[in-house]
Amino acid sequence: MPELPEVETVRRGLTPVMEGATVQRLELRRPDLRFPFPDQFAEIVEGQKIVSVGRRAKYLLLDLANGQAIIMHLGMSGSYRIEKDVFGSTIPGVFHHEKPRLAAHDHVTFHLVQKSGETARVIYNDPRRFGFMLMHPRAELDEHPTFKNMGAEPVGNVLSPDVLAKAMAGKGTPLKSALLDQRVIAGLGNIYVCEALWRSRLSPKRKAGSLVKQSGKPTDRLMTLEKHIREVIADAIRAGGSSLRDHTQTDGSLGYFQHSFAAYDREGEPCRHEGCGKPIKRIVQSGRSTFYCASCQR
DNA sequence: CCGACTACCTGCCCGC
DNA sequence: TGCGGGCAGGTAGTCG
Repeated sequence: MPELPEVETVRRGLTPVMEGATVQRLELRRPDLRFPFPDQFAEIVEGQKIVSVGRRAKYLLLDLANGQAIIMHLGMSGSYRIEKDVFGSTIPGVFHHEKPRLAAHDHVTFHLVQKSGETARVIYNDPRRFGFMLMHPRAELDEHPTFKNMGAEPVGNVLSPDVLAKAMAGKGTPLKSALLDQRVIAGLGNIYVCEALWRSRLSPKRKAGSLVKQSGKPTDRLMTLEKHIREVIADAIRAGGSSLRDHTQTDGSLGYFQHSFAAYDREGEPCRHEGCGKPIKRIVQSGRSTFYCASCQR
């Protein structure tokens, strides 16, 4: 589910509730998600103030006042839900008659006390449990195995045609696979790779190295691809992320980018490039679906 | 080192 | 209506 735009949307939804709040209690309903929770996880987190809610690639980062960062990944099916005690919540116990509405697969609850004194709960739900939570000192995050070899962010000033050229030079791997590789570029997933390639009219089967000149400089096609990657990510963030099936934003509403997919999940439907209209094909590359137009993507 | 493949887990959708 | 198979946004480990 969640690629960079979805994670960024979640980050923006969580920030007003979590930033500056103190974790009164961290409730873990099972010992693990995809991996075991960190040792002493609840003990270390409880009582800590959340200094900021950040993001790197598809990871959410909670900076704690004690210098630790909680690293959270949503896997394929993870989502967060906010429950806020709006009325008279400065009086503890007022809502004791209301049973917490726990749903299936609610694995983690952050019980928060905000600066205003209001209480809120942030609940992590993940049916498939491919998500995970790790902890690492904030100052050494870049050294963590997860981030050590991670590629450039497609937002901001980090990604550039030169950076992509360097990462793809000499690669015989299909362009599709290269773009999914988080060491090449961080945060792209199956949907936005398909969309960026369609916008760039580039075949997912082309060798990644074919977009780099002998000199190591990016070709014009790679410049175009870099531009479209940035644009498709920016468009999706602006739309509040896409949402397939089970993905919801923290306020429970659906993302709308899904309505504007040009290639992803459109097998058999007409290509939307001006004057094309040929059916979108679905192929499998390294075990995952690729959607593209064989007529205009070369 | 690289690239291909598999495992992890539940839910949904489709065809029979 | 029920059941089995295939598929799903991601990552990490193994194997050649």
